[in-house]
Amino acid sequence: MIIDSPINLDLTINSGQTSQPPWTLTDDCYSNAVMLDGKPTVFKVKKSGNCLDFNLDDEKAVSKVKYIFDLDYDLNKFYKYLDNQPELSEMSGFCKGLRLFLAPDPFECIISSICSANNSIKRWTKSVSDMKRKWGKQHENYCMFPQSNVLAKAYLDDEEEFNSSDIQDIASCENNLKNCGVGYRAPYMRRASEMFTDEIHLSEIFKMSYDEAFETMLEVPGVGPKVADCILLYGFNFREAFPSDVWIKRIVSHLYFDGKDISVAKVREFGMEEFGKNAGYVQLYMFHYARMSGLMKKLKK
DNA sequence: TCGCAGGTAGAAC
DNA sequence: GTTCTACCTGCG
Repeated sequence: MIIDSPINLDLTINSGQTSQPPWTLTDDCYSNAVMLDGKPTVFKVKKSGNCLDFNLDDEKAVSKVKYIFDLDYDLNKFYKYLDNQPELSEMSGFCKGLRLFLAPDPFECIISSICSANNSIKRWTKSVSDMKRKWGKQHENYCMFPQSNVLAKAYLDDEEEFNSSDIQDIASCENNLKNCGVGYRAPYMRRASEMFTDEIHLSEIFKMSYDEAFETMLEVPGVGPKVADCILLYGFNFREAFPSDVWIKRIVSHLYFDGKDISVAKVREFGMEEFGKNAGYVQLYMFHYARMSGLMKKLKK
């Protein structure tokens, strides 16, 4: 099935959005297993001129792939919006075809986002991939992300695993969260998994208002304002979220406040107020614009 | 070898 | 209410 929608797949998939690790690249084709009607299904996408070539035809699969890559979003309209504002007008040129990379599995996004806090893109993607290998069901060459009830039962570290199993040598313990390189986030992740197993239903979050969903997410251990906004944007498609970290703070401060130091909390409020429903996209574009234009290096000094 | 980077939790102001 | 510090890991 050819989907007529411009997208830069390489940029979108590798842009470090905390929905999930990048898909598998084979030749010029990106693939992953996605749950469809409760069954793992292999999705394959590749660029075909100005369109996207997708391996499946059935309506539900097409609708899902459109959701994941946000293909129904009108990028040209967004570029007009950017171009009309002096602070943002350079951005579209640096990020042509960049789209939201939304989570097929919101729970994976929650854990990925907790993992990403105070961490690098490279490290959290490796941790999430490790978790999939250790606890996820395998489908062909792919591993699904484990369900919350499975992760809720995972051991925290070597010691806990050693004491609770019949492994003879503590050095050979590897089925535990810390073994995935998540560090002190391990207990947050396990507690969060418990909460999403028997306290909070993912489907409820989708029905909430942004404010209600934000407050709900803050109840989850390891989730502060930045992580909550990443979860809401990439996991639940709340496009008014404006995830604000130190980089967004530096960029916003440079573009709008003459370089003056402002708190991350204020940056978040500013972004939501200023950009409304475009906030999520503006945040995504700001980050990559700063990266690619050299602004980031300048702001680091 | 060690200093550094990066959000959150919990404590202190 | 805002500000400070410890947390874990991989990188330079």
